Amino acid sequence: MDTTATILHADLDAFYASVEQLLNPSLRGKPIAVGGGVVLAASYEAKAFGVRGGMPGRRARELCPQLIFVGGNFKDYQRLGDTAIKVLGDFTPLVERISIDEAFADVAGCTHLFGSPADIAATIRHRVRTELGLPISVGVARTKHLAKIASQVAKPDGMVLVDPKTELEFLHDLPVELMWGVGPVTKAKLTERGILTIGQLANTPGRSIERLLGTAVGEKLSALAWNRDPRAIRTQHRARSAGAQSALGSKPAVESVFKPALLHLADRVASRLRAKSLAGSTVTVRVRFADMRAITRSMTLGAPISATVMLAEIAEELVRVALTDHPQERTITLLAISISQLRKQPEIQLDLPLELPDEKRRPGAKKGIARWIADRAIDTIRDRFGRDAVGYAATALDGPRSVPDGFRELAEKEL
DNA sequence: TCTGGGGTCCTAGGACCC
DNA sequence: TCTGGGGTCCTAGGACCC
Repeated sequence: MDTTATILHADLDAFYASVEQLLNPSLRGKPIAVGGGVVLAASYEAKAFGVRGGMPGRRARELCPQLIFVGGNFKDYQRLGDTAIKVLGDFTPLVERISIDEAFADVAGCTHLFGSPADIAATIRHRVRTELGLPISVGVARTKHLAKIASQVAKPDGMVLVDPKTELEFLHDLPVELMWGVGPVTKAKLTERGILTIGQLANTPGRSIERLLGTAVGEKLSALAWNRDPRAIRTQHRARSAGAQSALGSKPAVESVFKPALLHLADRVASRLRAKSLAGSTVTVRVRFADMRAITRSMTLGAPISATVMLAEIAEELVRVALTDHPQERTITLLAISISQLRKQPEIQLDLPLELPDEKRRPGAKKGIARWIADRAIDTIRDRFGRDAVGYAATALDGPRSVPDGFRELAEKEL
């Protein structure tokens, strides 16, 4: 077994909020939240009041009346996030980025050049601070899981090295929710059994944990609690699905509402697929009702698709099925489209619409070629003049958007 | 004026095949 | 008049992560 701690986990602190405080010095030292209807990020000054990401803006204001809301400078988040992660790349090519503000790196192969992993971590922190003006915390350990936990413990603006000789001592005093894979539901189940720390979890019989949480989760958490984490750094990721969703407020569950909304979502998803020469064959829709319960309906096609209108029509049919199954629901609050079973689809897309299994039911399917050509034309115009230059007339959204498009684009993973 | 948006993985039942 | 057993895919739901 590798006995040296060479895995780094670097995590920018309160990232969006820190960028805002960097760009606007008058915000420094003050409780700020990025977002509006919902808090996308909170500064440490705001976190001290209990403000958290994902929280409704109104709730945040209740907790912290002097909270300052700032609009998001999404281009700057992307730019500064990219620049910070590139600093890791100056030490090793073995960098695994897991979000806009977070990455793993394995520095085993470059210590002869740059010093110990702890030295490298210190240099990274110093460079990000001086060159970008942003705080970043780094965990250094023998495994990814431990490095990730270490960076959380190091926050804000710190560095923690987990000595391979004392890993379990470090791990076992920490609360279970610091483990990767323990969210609110699992934490509640563990708490009910009196299991609050990772050490207590480790010392509970595996069979008992698996009964409580299911086989897969139980096995995974037991392994993590004993620090058996075999995951390697993965520099390449291939997306398995692509999707888009939109919270609607409260809207009647009728076609005149869901049809234009689905066209808009299909447009977002399909144009992203085409930009990467991808197509997918399983279409899933999600419908959320007034009480926040959500249902999904999906369909697997005989051939992958990437045409906007094709995707929109299939999604409409699935939403109709979903609503027919729940006739008592009169109000919908969210619609989502996701497409999976993605495949590379270079130039042969012209053939695809003709192969659709439901062609018989829909004699107009031959329009597929015309649609595909129209999609490509729209993609081209957007490439030159921007996303809003041209689109489907029916997709114009009424009312304010809950989240700016800039944030949507940030959240999109590379396909 | 309740509760964003983009993803991954797991489970369980049923269909279908050999 | 009894009803195997393994494998794979599809569908729906749910937990979790950033």
